Amino acid sequence: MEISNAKLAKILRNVAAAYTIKGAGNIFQIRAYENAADSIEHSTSEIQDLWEEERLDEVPVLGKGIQGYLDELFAKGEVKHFQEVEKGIPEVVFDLLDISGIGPKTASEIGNLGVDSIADLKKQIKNGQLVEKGFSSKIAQKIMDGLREIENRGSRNLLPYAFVQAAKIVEYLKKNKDVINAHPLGSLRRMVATVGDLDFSACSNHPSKAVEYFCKMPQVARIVDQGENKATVVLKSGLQLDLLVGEPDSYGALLQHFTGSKSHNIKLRTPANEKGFSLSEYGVRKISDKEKVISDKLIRTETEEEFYKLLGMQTPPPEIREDTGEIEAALEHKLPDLVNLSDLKGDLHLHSNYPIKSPSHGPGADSIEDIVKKARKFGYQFVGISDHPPGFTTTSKEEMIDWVQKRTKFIQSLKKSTKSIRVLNGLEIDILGDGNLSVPDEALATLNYCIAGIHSGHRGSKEVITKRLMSALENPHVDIISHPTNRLLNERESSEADWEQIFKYAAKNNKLLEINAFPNRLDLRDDLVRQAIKFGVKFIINTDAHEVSQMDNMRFGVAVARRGWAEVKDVANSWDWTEFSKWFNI
DNA sequence: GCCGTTTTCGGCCCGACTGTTTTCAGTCG
Repeated sequence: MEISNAKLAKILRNVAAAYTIKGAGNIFQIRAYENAADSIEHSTSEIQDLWEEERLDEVPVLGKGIQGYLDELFAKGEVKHFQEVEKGIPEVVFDLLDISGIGPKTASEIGNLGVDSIADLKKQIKNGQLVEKGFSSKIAQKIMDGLREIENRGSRNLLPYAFVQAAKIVEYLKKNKDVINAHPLGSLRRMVATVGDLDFSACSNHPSKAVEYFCKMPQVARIVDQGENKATVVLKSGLQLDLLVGEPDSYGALLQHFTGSKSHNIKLRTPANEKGFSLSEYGVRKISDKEKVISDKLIRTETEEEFYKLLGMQTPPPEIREDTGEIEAALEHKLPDLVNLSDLKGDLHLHSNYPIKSPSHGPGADSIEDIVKKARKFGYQFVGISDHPPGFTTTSKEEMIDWVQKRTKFIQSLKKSTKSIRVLNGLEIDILGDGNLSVPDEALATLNYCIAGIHSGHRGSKEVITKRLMSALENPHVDIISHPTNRLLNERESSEADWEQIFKYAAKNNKLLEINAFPNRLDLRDDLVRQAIKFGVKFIINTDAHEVSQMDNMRFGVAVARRGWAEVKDVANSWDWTEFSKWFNI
C-alpha cells in the first residue's frame, strides 16, 4: 500500500486532534505529533521510501516513538494506538479539520451538533440549521469560504511558476512609497521543489499602510485576515499569499523568521536561549541571567547576517535551513561552500530541432545555432547537444549507425560558425526494459558523450529498476544517467531503486548522475543528492531544454544541488574546461 | 512525544488575529 506524505501528515494530525478533543496527553505530546506532521509534509522525499531504505532517522523531529508507529502503519496498514486514541470520535470530525479556520475544538463541536458529513455541513449552513443550534454565524461564514477554497485548490505550485508569480508581487509591493524593500520568503526562498502558499516580507516605517496597500492588490479575491503588520489574502487564481511587514531596525530578524523552515527556527532557539537571547520575528531580545526576564529592548539586526552573527554563527544559505545539521555546522563555522549559478560553465542536456523519427520522443524546437547563441549569453564555455535518437523499435541497427554518423557530420559542419564555445556531440538514449541501450555501442563510441535514461516502465519493481540502471552504468560509453528517479512532480512518484548500490558504483566508475533542472523533474532529488555526496558521487546539472527559453531553468537545478549541500567539487559542469574534458576524455 | 557539551529527566519558540470577550480560547504560521 502506498501512503503519500500528505496522507501521513493527515494521519498524525488526526491523532493530535483526537488527543486535543479528549483532553488526553499534554500539549507537548500533541505538538510532537503536529511537528512530525509538518516535517513529513515538507519533506522532499517520500517518507515511505525512506522507511523502506531504513532512513526514517533522517526526518527532523521524528523520534523513536512515532517512528515505531509508522513502522506498524507501513507494515500492517493500521496502528492500534491511533485507533484507540481516535475511538468514539465521529469520522466527520477529522474531515472537518481540512477546512481552514477549523481546529479540533470547532470540529468536535460541529460533530456534536449532529453534522455527519461535509455535504451535510454545507446544507446545514445554507439553510441556517447550524446557526439555529447555537453555532456562531461568523464562523459559519468562514467555513463556507474555506470550503470554496478547498474546491478550487489545485496541487502545489512548481517552483519556477511560484517564482514568476512572486516576482510580480514583489514588484507591486516595491511600487508603494511606504515600502522600503520587499522579499519573497518561506519555501520559495528555500527553493523547495514545490511551493504551497507564497510568503512575503516588506520593510516599512508605516507597516499598516504597507499591509493596506498589499490587500488592495487588484488580483485579490478575498482577505483572509488583516492586522497591523501582517495579512493573508487569496488571489483569484486560488493562490494564497502571506505578508509580514517589519521596521528597518529589525528587518533581518523578520527575514530570518519568515524564511524558516519552521524546524530550523525551533531548533535555533535552543542555542539562542543558551547564549541569553530570545528570538522572534520582531527581533532579538536579551534575557537577563537571574530571573530569566526578557528585556523589552530590541537588539538591532537590520540584516540576516547581523542576526546570525549575534548568535555566534555563520548565516546558513536559505536552501539548507531544514534542521538537517546546518545549525550545528554554522555554530562551528563549518558550513559548506555551496555551488552557485555563476559557477556553471555549460549545459550538456539540450535538445535541438535536428530531425528524428521516433514514436516516443519529439525533437527540440530550436536550432543548434540558437542554442549556442543563448549559451554564449550565459558565458558558457561549452554546450552539449543531446538529441534523442530515432525510435528503437522502428529503426534497424544499420539505419541507427547511419543516422548517428550523419548527425555527427552535421554538428562538425557547424563548428566553424560556433567557435569561441565548444559544441559537444552527445545523445540522450533510452535504457530499455531489459537494461540494454537503444543505440548500438559502435555508434556510441563515435560520440563525445552519452546520456542514458529510463523513459518507460517507471513503475517497475525495485529490483528491475536497479538492474536497468546498473546495466546502463556498466556500459563504458555511458557517461551520465539522466533524471535518475524519473519522478514527475504532481504526477508521478520516484521509481524505486537500490540507490546505495547505484551511488557506490557511480562513484567508483566515474559516472555522473544528472540533476535535471526541468521544472517538473528536479531529479536527482535534493535528499538523494546529499546522500550520494557521502558516497563520493559527482553530478552534472542540466536543463533538458527542448527550447532555448528553457535553458533559463538552470538556476532551479542549482537550487537542488545546493539543497543537497553540493559544492563546486561535486558538480562536473562547474569545473574548468581542462578538468571537465579530462573527466570526459574529450 | 522529542531531545541532550549537565545522555536521562525536565524542559519544550513565539506571537498574531478572530470572535465574542470583560481577560480569553481557538486557530494559524
